[in-house]
Amino acid sequence: MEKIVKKPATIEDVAKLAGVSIATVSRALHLPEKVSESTRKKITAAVARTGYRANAMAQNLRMQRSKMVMVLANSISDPNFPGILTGLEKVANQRGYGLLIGSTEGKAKLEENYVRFLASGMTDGLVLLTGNLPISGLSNALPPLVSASYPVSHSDVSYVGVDDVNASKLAVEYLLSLGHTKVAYISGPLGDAVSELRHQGYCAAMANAFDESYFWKVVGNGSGEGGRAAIERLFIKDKLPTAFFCYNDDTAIGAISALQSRGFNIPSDFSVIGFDDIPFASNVTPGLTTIRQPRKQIGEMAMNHLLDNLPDRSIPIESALLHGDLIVRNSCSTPKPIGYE
Amino acid sequence: MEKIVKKPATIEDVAKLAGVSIATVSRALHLPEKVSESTRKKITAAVARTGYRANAMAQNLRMQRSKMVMVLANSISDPNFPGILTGLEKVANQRGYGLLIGSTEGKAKLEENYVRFLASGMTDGLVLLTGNLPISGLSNALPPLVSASYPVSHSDVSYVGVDDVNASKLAVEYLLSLGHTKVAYISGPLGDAVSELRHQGYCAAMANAFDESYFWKVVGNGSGEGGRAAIERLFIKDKLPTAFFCYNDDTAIGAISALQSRGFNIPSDFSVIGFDDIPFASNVTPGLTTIRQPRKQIGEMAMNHLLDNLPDRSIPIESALLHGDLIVRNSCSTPKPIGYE
DNA sequence: AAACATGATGTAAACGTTTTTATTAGCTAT
DNA sequence: ATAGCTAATAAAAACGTTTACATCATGTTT
Repeated sequence: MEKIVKKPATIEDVAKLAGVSIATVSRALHLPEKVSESTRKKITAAVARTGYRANAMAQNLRMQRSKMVMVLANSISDPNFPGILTGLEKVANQRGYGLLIGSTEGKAKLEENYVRFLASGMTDGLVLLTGNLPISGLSNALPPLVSASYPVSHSDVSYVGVDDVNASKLAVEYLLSLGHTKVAYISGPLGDAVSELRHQGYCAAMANAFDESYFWKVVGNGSGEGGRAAIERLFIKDKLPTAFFCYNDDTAIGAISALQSRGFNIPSDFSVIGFDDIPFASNVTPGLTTIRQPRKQIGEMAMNHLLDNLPDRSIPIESALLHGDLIVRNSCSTPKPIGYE
Repeated sequence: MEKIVKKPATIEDVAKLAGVSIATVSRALHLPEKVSESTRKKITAAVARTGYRANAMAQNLRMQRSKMVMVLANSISDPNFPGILTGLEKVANQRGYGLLIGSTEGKAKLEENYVRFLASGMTDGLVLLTGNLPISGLSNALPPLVSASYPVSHSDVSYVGVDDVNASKLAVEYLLSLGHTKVAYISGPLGDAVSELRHQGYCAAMANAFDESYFWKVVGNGSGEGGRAAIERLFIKDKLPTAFFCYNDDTAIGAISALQSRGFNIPSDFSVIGFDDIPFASNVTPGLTTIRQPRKQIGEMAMNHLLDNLPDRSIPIESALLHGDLIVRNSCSTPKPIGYE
């Protein structure tokens, strides 16, 4: 049995069949009003008969673009990634762009590969979810870019993400409104920009109610294990807070698990609030009270901002901070009356 | 302040600077042994001075390939997706390919967009995670493809995924080994091919121990809500199983939650086992006993199979069924002694 | 009736590569 | 000395488009 690989029809095949020049075919396809009714018909017929589909690579070369955008993330398994990607993907598709994804896993070598890809002109734009500009000699060859979800520090690039400070403030204010006075912040990794912002929100909320002597920070690392470890370290001291505002949901879930292991009940013994509203926040026991990141919306806005400004290859620096909603579930309650411990 | 957009250097710039023809530059870059030591040096110097990077689009057009692969999924939020994607991405990157992602959300219109993309020659290959060949007039214009994770029924395409039948058998055998005799299967959506396979595994395990009158199937829909609803429906009858083998972890988590709401303890009152080992399976209470899908490995194998066979644009039909490990956590135990209910 | 605008089409250049083919110079073998 | 071989390079074709420019009727203005 022969393997028949019939080559796809080219614009020339169509032109020949319709008895016109390739220029006319191209015009009939892109500027139909510039071509007479009769030839237009001949051409559409020829297109149908040949099954012609324009070769995207030839178009891209000629038009000096690629209709592709790369999204570079640290990890595909980041619980925020699918939601943001969904938003990015939706508008990219809508607007006729393809979405290339790259995951650096924090490794310089992998990052280098992607930078090479970017510098080769295969992408019209870049969405950075890593929080860092690629460190590379080729960084001047990068396409226009926008950062999302994790801000790029010390650098002039547009950013769209949740308003970490105000959303954190909202979370802490909620704890305060329940009557808590001893509220601790379990941070993310030291030096993490987002953790810093969320800490700022925490401080802002606390400052409205107390003086600085009430502020309380425990360091975590952004993972469930980090949350767990933070709790363990805390129990060495004799003073304990009654509520925890955690850097993210993973941390919160780890903290809850550590507290439960020690025999405490959440929320009656301790209140814990997270940040992100990852998909599983509603499936843990107790349901996690948290701040919702508008992931899909972040993705949509970032992609729109990027694509809006691609034609002139320059992205005006405009950051959008989106509101994060408080999602109340069952991991927070009023503090235990004093003396009941 | 002027906006200086200096165009990237082309091969011609390099050639001029080195005082050779563009052909020689191209050779120096790809077949260095074919070019004399002295000119090679001149050329490398010129490349460095100009910052030349080959234009990928021109290369691709000339070489009639794109060095890109598309992965088409139903939903980016599928809990199995990130793991598979991680594997796909890893080998694609390793082997110099870019990864385009597309999510159909089950909508024909979106799928059509992607098929257009594929048919335009922008991709050298396709990894199908949808379980269906795209329904489209252009389907003959699709690039070589491989399916993964969800088999494509009634069609000759290579498939790599977990061995659903045997892995399910393993799960059910584990329940039987604990002493259960009344084991029910909570299925996925009716007609779902994977659900069917997992049911087969269930039946195979049961058949070794009992006759068919012991077989027990409750229909779910693959979601947590489906698992919950299945339990509720079950409680209308007077007969109950002591253990549940669930189509997937989402279903299992829903089922557990419904049982807990009714005041039952898992695993002492009922044992529940899932399938997939999604990232949160270890974070629910009790920790979910389940079958692990080797997601990353599935992705790696699928991509390798695809890329291995791209040069001749034909994919030999070879399916790989990977072993799924039993992950024992805390959602299963021996059944309650009779009379203790 | 000459000049000119208009509309439809064709011609050819351009996008930036790779690769086939041709050209040259320097050797080797006769 | 001449034919033939080799190594190194150059020239040119090809990949499949889009688009600036040229051409040529046809109809309109003077």
